[in-house]
Amino acid sequence: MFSKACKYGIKAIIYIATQSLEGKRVKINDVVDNCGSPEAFTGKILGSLVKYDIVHSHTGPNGGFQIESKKLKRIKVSDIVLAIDGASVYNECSLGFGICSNDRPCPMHTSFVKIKNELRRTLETTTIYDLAVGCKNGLLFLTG
Amino acid sequence: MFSKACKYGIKAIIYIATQSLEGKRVKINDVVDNCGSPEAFTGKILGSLVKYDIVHSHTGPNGGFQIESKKLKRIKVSDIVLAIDGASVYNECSLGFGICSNDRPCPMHTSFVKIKNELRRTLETTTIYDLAVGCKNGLLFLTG
DNA sequence: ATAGTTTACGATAATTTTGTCCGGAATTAA
DNA sequence: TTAATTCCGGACAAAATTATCGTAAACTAT
Repeated sequence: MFSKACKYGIKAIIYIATQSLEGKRVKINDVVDNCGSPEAFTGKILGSLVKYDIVHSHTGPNGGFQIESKKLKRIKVSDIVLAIDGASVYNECSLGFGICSNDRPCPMHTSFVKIKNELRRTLETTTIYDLAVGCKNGLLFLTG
Repeated sequence: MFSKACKYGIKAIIYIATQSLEGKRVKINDVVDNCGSPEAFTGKILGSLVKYDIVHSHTGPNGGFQIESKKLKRIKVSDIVLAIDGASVYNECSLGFGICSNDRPCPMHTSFVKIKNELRRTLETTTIYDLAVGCKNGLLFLTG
């Protein structure tokens, strides 16, 4: 479904968000300790999410990653997926054809339109804020 | 969603099925010509689908691949996916955690249970026969 | 038997994805 | 200014996936 890079990215952002709720910046090693992800690789991924303006970074002592509190409710899971994996989850034909549409459907097209729309709707309506609050309340877990 | 290997496998089986409807065996080069897939790789994949008893193969002149007509309505897309990609599409946590359940859900768990169930239902109820007939009738397309 | 056809299979190669390492740049604080 | 901290970015390495090739094995028909 998602690449590993994307999964690491989502987890990292959710963890950073839980800390941003309390106004705290977090360092990369703190992030990966709490998500079970490889440090250097996660750093790269966060780097690209910084460029996509999803998260802020600061170098130096007391530096780290942080998400503006106003943004927490605006960032959707779909934003992260789009930044890392692109739109392929939604757009790409499930059998890999370049041309596949209602007019010229591949054998699986009709079935997958439905599933992909549901997936898109889910990703586009789930905010980082929702997930972070869930984690803080102990209802959702970032490790396993 | 699916690996390339799995996509090639599904396409190949559908094409073989369209020919099996008419009692014809098909050779590997015929398969890939009609699916746009790489020959040697597709051959490997079909080899493993033979072991999973999804398709039959015959060496020698007039050999090739064929699916028993009674089986056409019994083989589901899920059988092919299971044989090649395994159950990960349904089972695996979307964020990659080993432990992720209703009791201890990852942040995305609840959303994805729904989507994965829908996906499973779709794959388990779509038969190769349905897709092959659709292709024969010119309603569904195996290239693009 | 023999020649021709076709899949099976192991070795190998190319590509993509995942992951590491390290020096440099930015920042802070003393 | 200096030293410590932290992210950044490029080179590199490992692993997984995708893909090719050549030979062997199975089969058919003559």
